[in-house]
Amino acid sequence: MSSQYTFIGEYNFVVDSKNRVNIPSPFRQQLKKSDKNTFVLTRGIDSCIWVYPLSEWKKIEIELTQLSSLSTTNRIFLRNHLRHARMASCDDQGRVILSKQLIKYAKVVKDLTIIGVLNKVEIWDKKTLIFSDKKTVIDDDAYEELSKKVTV
Amino acid sequence: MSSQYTFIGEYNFVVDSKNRVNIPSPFRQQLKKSDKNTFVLTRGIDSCIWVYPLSEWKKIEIELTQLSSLSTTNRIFLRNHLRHARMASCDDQGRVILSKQLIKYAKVVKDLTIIGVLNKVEIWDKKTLIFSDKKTVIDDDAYEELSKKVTV
DNA sequence: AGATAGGTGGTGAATTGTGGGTAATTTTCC
DNA sequence: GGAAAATTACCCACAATTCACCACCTATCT
Repeated sequence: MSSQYTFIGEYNFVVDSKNRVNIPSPFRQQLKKSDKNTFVLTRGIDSCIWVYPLSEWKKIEIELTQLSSLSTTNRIFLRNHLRHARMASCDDQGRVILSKQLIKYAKVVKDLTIIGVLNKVEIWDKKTLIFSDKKTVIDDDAYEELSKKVTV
Repeated sequence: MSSQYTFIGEYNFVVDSKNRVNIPSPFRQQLKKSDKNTFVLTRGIDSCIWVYPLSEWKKIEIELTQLSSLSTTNRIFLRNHLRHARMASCDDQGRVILSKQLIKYAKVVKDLTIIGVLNKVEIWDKKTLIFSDKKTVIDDDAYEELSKKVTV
């Protein structure tokens, strides 16, 4: 299944005193009507914020609704996965508001780096990303493993 | 079948001296006319309160009636799920009243954490949830498997 | 220069969460 | 059955937050 979005590139923005962040204009322009000018923001796996267009998030939801709440693992998973998510509509200037929880999680101070990752967008605190870049070394074996799945 | 509700996110509220709890505004706004401003509250499987929009509850009722009463599990599940269920309409401020039984069951004191879980809402006593988070042992493999499935 | 688009800062109005009061209703108890 | 007590429903009030705009600055292109 391929996404219809092509979020690529890196942008530097700031979060203002009201926790507003601009979504890069090239990303916003890709929104469809079904996105209703809205994104869903949630915790990324690394200390960043993942941003999905609404219609893209709906795909995830469809997967999630398959999970029966009778299973304990499912319940915990759903709870943890969803509790950090939040819908956010863009204002006239194309900004969304970050919740306090997400700001705390991603250690957001002021300067951000926003990265397009195909069907989703990552919002990083600038320093955290630099630190993460330095720390993260992908070893050769992992690359080897990846090469089997992706032909770059 | 996917739900038409998208209850996501986490909110901190308090229950007042009259056992009233506010339903987070983003959740209330999703109610349809057929919900008649009403939720159905019942025991969750964990020590929390499950809150369904009326129309969503009706769907569950239909599913439940299809469960055969010949199975012991089914009978117990049905009983536990139905006997504590209760309809509650929102007042003008968007609050519902918690019954004493539910308050006792969920060990509600004052500070609550309310979590949206797609088609239902969970009301937790704040401390109970934190405790539950710490205590809960999860099957890492199963969890990992779920994550893969929904991390698009 | 002017026009346009994109990013940032600010403001007033509207919404929201919480508390309280009072009348109606239900429950309890004698 | 009827009085007393508790519970519920329906209001109003208010502070804090949020939302929908407006304004401005900057860079780019014509």
